[in-house]
Amino acid sequence: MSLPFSPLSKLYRPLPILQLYRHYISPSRPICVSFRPSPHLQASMAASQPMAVEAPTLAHPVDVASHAPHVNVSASSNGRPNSRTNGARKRYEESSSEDEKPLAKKARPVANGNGNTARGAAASDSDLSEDDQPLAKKKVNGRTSASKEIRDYSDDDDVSESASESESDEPLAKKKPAAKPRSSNAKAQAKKSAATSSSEDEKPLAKRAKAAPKKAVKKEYSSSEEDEKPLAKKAKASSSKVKEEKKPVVKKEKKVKEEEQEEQFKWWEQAEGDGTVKWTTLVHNAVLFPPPYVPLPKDVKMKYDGVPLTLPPESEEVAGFFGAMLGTDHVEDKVFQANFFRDFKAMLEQYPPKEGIKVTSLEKCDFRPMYEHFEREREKKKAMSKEEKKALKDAKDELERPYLYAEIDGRKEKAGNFRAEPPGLFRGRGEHPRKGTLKHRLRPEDIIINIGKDAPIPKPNIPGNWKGVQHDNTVTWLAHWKENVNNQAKYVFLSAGSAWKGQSDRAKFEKARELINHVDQIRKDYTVDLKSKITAERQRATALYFIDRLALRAGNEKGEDEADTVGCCSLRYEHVTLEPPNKVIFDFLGKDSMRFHQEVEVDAQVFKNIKIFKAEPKGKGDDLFDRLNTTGLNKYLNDQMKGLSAKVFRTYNASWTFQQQLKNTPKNGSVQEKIAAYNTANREVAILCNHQKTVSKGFAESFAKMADKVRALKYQRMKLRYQLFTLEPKMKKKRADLAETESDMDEEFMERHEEELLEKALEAAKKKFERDNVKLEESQEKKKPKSELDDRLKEIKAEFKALSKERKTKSVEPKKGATVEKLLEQITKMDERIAAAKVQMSDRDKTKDVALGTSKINYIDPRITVAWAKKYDVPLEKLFTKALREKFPWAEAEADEDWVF
DNA sequence: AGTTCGACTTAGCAGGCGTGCA
DNA sequence: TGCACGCCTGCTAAGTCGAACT
Repeated sequence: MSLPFSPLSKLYRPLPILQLYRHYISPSRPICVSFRPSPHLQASMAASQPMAVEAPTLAHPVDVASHAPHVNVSASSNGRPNSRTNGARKRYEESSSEDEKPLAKKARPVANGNGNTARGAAASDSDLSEDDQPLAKKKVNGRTSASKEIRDYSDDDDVSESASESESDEPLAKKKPAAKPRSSNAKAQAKKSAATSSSEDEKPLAKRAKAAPKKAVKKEYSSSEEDEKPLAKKAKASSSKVKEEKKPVVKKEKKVKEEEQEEQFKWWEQAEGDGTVKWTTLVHNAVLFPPPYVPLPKDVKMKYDGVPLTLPPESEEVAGFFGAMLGTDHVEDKVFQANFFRDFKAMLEQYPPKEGIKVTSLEKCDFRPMYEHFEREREKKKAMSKEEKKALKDAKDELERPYLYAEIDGRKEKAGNFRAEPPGLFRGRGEHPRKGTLKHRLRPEDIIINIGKDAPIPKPNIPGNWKGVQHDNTVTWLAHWKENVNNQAKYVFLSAGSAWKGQSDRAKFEKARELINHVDQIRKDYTVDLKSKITAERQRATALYFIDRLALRAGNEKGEDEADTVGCCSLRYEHVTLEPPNKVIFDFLGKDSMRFHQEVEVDAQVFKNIKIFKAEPKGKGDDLFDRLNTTGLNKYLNDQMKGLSAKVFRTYNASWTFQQQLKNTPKNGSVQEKIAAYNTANREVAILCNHQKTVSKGFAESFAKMADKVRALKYQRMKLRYQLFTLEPKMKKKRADLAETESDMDEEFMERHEEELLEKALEAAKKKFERDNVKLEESQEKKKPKSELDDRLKEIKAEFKALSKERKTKSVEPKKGATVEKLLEQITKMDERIAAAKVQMSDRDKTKDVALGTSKINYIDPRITVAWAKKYDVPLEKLFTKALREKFPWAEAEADEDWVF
């Protein structure tokens, strides 16, 4: 939408980032009806956009094989298991080249239709007999031909034909038909029909009533039995037992402290249950609904074709959602616009403007009056006095208080996301086909709550009745609903610090630690399987190699109605490129549409395999691992080790890498230096897991500022050198190293710098003069005459003139008392400052697009941090935020300084 | 066996807030 | 003392994975 003259085009003027419109603007305003969207709103979605795949820009080759997390994590930063392309990353955003590059996915069905016969016929068996030959026309005709298409590798390394052989080489049964229209069609259809069957709402509990209670009852029995012989199982978990025995000493002191603060439930000291029954009593207030929509003041109206529209609250609210987003990228996004406008029009259909104007073009919509209103409101809010702000916050706290905690088996536990999600426009990430779609306002009738049988059923804070009330004690959620945009389930759970979350978190890390004992065998196995004659095995081994070495995610299949992102099993032909002799270039969009772009050197066999998996007749849009899916992979892993799945490798490798990296901590360093080492280790892990963040807006500027600071230091150093040489010309030869000019000290910078210094000096002198006079006045003395200041300013200017002269003559009059020794010392100090500033700079640069938090929260066993903190005597609060400490109390209790992952 | 569902973990974004610096 | 800036937190989207359903 680029109509330079349309009202909407005004939106595109750069606008300050705005705070998202919140729905709490004024709780005291009158209540207004909440709307219920018409069913047809949910209907058809705009066709998904084709997507362009950026051409890979490669950087930083990495030898994965030798730096894989488990192989060695060397002390040097080169030892990172992998490294990322600098700058090139970023979530994939709509690209203008879109049209030229058809959506891979989309292309598939077409390729499918055509490709079937063509490929099948073209690829004769004799085509393939070499190692580098492809698997024969795999998955060509989908199911029917599948078993016939299978080819085995007839000897260790080489692929050759033996079509008749191998029952065992069945492809994954289903094997998406050829270039696959994907199962998602069916899925989408099913979803659609489900959505249209409105009766769903009316008989909400039918299913649940059947399933849940039964489960619950069963579980309840087993739980009571469990209680009687609680330790039977425990005994098996010997390791944890040993730990428990050791502990009491350490704990006693701690206990006192903790109990003072608040009686905390120390679940990690309790016997473990069997994990199926989660609670016996459960009391809570479910969700807090946001206040109803408050119509805008009468004079705030969006315009259509220049005419102000008087909208009913229902449609005004939707207009406001868009209006509040002016200035963001979303507003300029075509898909976002289309989805929004479709839903907005539908809303207008039902709640038309008073003026009777038919809204047919988004370009004619001008939401700026709304935007400006929100801006004003925001300013007002900001300008409120402390008391007003506090009053507002108190009111909010009061409102939320009943929802903050749940009571579980008599214990108080903090609830997590108890606020019902307010309505708004769906902000899907990357190229999500539904971004911009209206997310409806939730009513009690949308929400199912899960609560104890004897617990009072909470009353919603807005009129209405819960969609359902169930008592399933095998699950941990308090409330749940389906959102309308993607028809996905949303849950209210307890907070991260709760026993439930803590227990499963700990179990996760224990599982990852268990992998330590199996990983050697697993690696051996997959290394052998890389040469397997059975394609499926070879693919599985290769995939596992990537999951293990590159920390790729499993990569489930995705539907057409989601952003096109992939993980290991769903990698497609175009996502990996081979560069002989042994380099593989990955370039794809992973979770959250974050780009994964790496060049890695792989084992020769892996390289060979990829070549085979990519061979004709495969092409763009085809699965790289056509005989593999996550279910199969995880089944295999589970056979290797109970409870093992692909994601465990990420946890294991992250924690393991972290622990290895921490060995670089300087034993005698300052706390700061130690923390720096800690953060470096953290960063390595974040890079391993490809955790990214957008570079902050002001980064370029602030980085340039830093660079200037470094240069200013160099400038000072230069002056010191000149003094030195003026004082003792012999030094020029003696210390030839000091005769060299500082790097990036060009004339232009120096001039600018000197001017800035002058400016500052003048300013400072003026201020000082004023201050002095104020003081004099206070003490009732005579003020200094203005002429004194003028003299001073002249003096300063003269001094600064000398600067440029000094620069040109490269000679500086030594300061009073200067000696060669003193100057040399000063220069050394300056060198240190420069070096430190440079380190800081490169650090900032390296970290600008790496998100450290995610790995800390989810992947790094917190006990590693606790142990490290104890060992190196670093206060834990410097490593963990309050929230993290609340999340990991068990780690603090459990890990002493000798603890190892 | 394939597909969908359910429950739970993992993820980046954006706004608020505290802090360090000029 | 004000203000930029970076960190923290809340929010909710987007994954994983096993079980249930068809």
